[in-house]
Amino acid sequence: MLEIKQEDGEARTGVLKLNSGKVKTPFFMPVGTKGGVKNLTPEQLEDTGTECLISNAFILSLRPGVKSIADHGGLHEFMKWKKGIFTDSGGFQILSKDFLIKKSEKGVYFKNPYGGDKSMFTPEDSIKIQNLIGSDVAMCLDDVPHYGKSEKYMLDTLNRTTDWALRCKEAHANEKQLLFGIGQGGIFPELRKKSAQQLNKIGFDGYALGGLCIGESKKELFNSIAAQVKHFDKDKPKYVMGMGSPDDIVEAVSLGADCFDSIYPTKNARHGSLFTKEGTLKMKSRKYNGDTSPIEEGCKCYACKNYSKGFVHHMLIVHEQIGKTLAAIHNLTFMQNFMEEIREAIRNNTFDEFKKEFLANFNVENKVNNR
RNA sequence: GUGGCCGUAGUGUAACGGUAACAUGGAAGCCUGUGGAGCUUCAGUCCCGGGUUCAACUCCCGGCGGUCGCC
Repeated sequence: MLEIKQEDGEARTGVLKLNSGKVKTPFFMPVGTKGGVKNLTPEQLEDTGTECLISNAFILSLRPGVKSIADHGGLHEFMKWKKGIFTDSGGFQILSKDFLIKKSEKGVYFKNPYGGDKSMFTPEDSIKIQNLIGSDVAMCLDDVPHYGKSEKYMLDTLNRTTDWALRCKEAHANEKQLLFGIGQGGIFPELRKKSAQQLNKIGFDGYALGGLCIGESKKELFNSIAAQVKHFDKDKPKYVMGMGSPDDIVEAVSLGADCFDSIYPTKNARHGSLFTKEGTLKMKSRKYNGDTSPIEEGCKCYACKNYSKGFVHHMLIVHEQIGKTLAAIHNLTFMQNFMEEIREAIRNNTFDEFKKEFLANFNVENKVNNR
């Protein structure tokens, strides 16, 4: 459960108590869909300052299978991660053409991309799987709409998400595990509000804002968050799913969000985009060939303490594994350090200044959805 | 020595009597509840010399280089 220790405007900092330990909020979770955060060992991940990660129960249930994980004593033991674990429900895979065949009130009819066989996946299935593999936080199965659809379509997915959320709550049977509901509503403020009110009535341990960061403009994104956050129970954690760009996170925290997850830092790392206070460095660029300075001066991560830009550049160019590993270590350390600075600014009641200074320095000129 | 085939971006390959394309490599950018190097954009090419033709990377001759076979 969430213990709020300090507030600064809408932003707040505190501690989220999970079965496997405490997590300081606001926090960022790296994504380990298949049980591992790409290119990192659990020790390396812990060294980045990560206190919680998110895996995907649905995908793990396809391979290696729930029994395999249960036989190991649960997901924590299986992947050798002692700290917090959220599990995603499979809802996001509705957006993927590789999985979805069709949706109905009952659930999702999907194709298993590993074998090609087809089956039905219900809210009850998702909760049962998450209960069995024993993550700290289970997510409800939600009906994630594509960006750009009509308000009518958004309303339908919202109602179905609420219906499924109720079924998830009824199916949930693991006392050690928290259950979060997921709000939808697309970019329509009234729908965001409606969704929040419906979920609130059911009652969850935490609330997520779903269906965001999938193509909408920044204005639409933050309007949607603002419209929904305030209608969830204030004492419960608020989780913006899929958000991982530092400039987005600092905005969302100022609107009251406590929790984030995204592939953004790790995927950018693999592709050579490394985070610094001044913005993103394209580490594969030829200009870093021969550069003996670290990725970011003053950074305490393993990559910056031991290696030069020139080395990381070269490792990425020649596709050596260590290049991706060092890049991921740096980006995740940057993220966790950034989250700590956010928490500290809230504790000091200087969050607004922190946000302004951060956004002024972090170069976002080249980003597509900047407006 | 001789006969066949072949010489097109850095590399590997297309097409065509009307000034050229694909892959890869190169350069820049993108990535938000992860499809393990994905997507977008850009740069870059007709072995040399003659001839035929309005027009030759394309057809003909010679040279040079490669490759396979034969002596």
